[in-house]
Amino acid sequence: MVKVTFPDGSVREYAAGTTAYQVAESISPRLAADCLAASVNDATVDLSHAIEQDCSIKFYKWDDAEGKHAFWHTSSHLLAEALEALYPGIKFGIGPAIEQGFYYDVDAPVPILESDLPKIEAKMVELSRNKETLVRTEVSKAEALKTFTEKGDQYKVELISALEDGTISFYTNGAFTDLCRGPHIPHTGHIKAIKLTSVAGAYWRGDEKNKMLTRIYGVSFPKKSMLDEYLQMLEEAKKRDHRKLGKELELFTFSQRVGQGLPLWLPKGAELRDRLERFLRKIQKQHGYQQVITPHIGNKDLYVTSGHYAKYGKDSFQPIHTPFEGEEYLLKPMNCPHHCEIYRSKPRSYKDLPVRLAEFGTVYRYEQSGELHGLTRVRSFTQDDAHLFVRPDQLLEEFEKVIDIVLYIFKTLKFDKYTAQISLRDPENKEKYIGSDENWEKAESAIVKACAEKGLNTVVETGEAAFYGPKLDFMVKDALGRSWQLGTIQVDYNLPERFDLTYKGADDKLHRPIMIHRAPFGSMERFVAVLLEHTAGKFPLWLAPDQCVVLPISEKFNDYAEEVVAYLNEHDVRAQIDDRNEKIGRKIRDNELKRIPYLLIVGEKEAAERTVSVRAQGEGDKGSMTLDEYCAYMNGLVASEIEANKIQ
RNA sequence: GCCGAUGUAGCUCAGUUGGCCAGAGCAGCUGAUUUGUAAUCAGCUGGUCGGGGGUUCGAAUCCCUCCAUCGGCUCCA
Repeated sequence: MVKVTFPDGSVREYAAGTTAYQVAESISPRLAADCLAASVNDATVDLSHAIEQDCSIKFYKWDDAEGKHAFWHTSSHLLAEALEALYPGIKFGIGPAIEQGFYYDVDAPVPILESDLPKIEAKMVELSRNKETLVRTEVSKAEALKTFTEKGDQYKVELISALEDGTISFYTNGAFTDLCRGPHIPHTGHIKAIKLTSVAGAYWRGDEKNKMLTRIYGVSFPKKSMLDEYLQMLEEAKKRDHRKLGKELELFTFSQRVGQGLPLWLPKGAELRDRLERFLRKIQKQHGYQQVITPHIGNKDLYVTSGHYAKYGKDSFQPIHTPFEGEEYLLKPMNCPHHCEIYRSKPRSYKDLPVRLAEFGTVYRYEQSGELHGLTRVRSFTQDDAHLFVRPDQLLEEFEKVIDIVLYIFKTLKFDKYTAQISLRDPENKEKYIGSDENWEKAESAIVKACAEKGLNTVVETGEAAFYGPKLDFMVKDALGRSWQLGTIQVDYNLPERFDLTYKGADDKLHRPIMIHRAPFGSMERFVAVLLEHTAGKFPLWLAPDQCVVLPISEKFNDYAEEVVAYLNEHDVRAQIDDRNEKIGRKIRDNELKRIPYLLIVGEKEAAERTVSVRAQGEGDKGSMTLDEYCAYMNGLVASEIEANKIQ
């Protein structure tokens, strides 16, 4: 007999060899029917897993991440089974579960197009009706290699070659057998609703030197209604795509003639951006930052010194030639080297530090054409950049103060679902980075410590560091669930060495400052994009380009409406007039669609009483107010939006 | 850059198997209307059908090529 401990602490005894499924069944038939996978001593396993020793057990259902994962993983095997049935001779790469669904990479004898997806989907549904059991078999490496060599599946052979003997397992559903670690759900009958979403190219093993396979993406659910909900959610998300909203709200545009990835900011977009810049500039001033301005080009030697040229030169830097032979400049791809030179412009004392240099610096990077994406990935963008030059004893405190600024911005703009990612270097690939081991260790531990002291919930990613130092990145998701990096804070011991930056210490000796690179927004472009999707274009009052629009009932009241607009603008309320010859219903509709926060309707009654009839976006009529009342109301709202979360 | 799809008026989209001067709604302009909380009516303007090349008696429609956009991959200082 073996003792099995449940999450609630209770213990039951079973005969050795009892499966996880039978354990579930012993508790309730309902649980057995609903559960998809289990964990035994914290390792996720199939429900067919036989329990041989005392252990703790948990059951995973659809609502658990582990349950969904197993469900989608099995779905990818079902996809593979369908593909093999439809395309004999097809070869398989990998087919994992992902955050929202699953995919399988295949090398098909004939191209698989988007128009083929319904056919494949139908086959999957047909096969799922057979409720095929997922059968696990442990195999030796030799056996595994033999199976897939005979099948002619070179990708699987390659994968198996890298595995250790004794750890290899196969899973079979119907006529399809796959190399797979598992776990899987008990049978394919659970998969009731399937949608293959897209087909795309993907390099084998993610390396662009390798062959490009066809990746088929899909998502599946245990109930049809869940799929409908999911598709509905996708539709909603599309409505708040920043590219669509940017066009509708006239914030920015692109021109083929100007060039790809080069955004043109329209008047309203420029105003929005300017307001964000002023907001951050004010916070930075409070935190002792000094604003600087540097040119948009720099001598090539500057970037050779910084190391950027060696790292990125051939892919992205194109020299600008002057009339003089051999003289080369580059469009500025980052601001740090310029700021280093500002630091060097005079001798620094330990008493001067920290020196905090800030600039809304526009930079240019030749991103590969296929990477460009709305405002989130462009070739010219403005970083809300700053470089802090600090003494070693100031590093931690300064780093934490930068975290404060980032969190203050997120709080003010109500980004409550962000993740903080600590990006460290990959110890296996040290040649990708510059600088000494000692400095890297110091920099990495400073970030880890600062996050711990600030109580940040972080994930650690190795191999994601910048080439000159580790970073702390703040990520938020867009409307379609794609993750974007916004704020970034980086610790750098390397540029100070490369630029020979020094300060005179109290001991009268020269010391090296440490640099902190930071951009709380990341870039103005990306931040505006994410903000647009986050708010669906309904900006907080303090940011909205137009806070209100005055709507005269008819042309007879245009004069009064003009007066109101002038009065509001004088009292710090941004107002416009809609004096088109249209009915009031029409004006309300159009301005609601433009996400104007407040509409002020004025007619005979208001003109006589010197009032406005206030209508809040999405809320309808709020009754009438005098002009003074309305101004006080608006100014109060704005103050509460920005001041409420004020940091020290 | 790579794989795949797409490209018709400022915007959103129709255009049957290649066949007369290429269509609609919205926007814009003109006129009528003077309006009370999400679309007033009428008329008009506007497109070398992404660019170039080819096949054909004839191309928005078929082929090639370049450009751009979209979904991914790779990349992201």
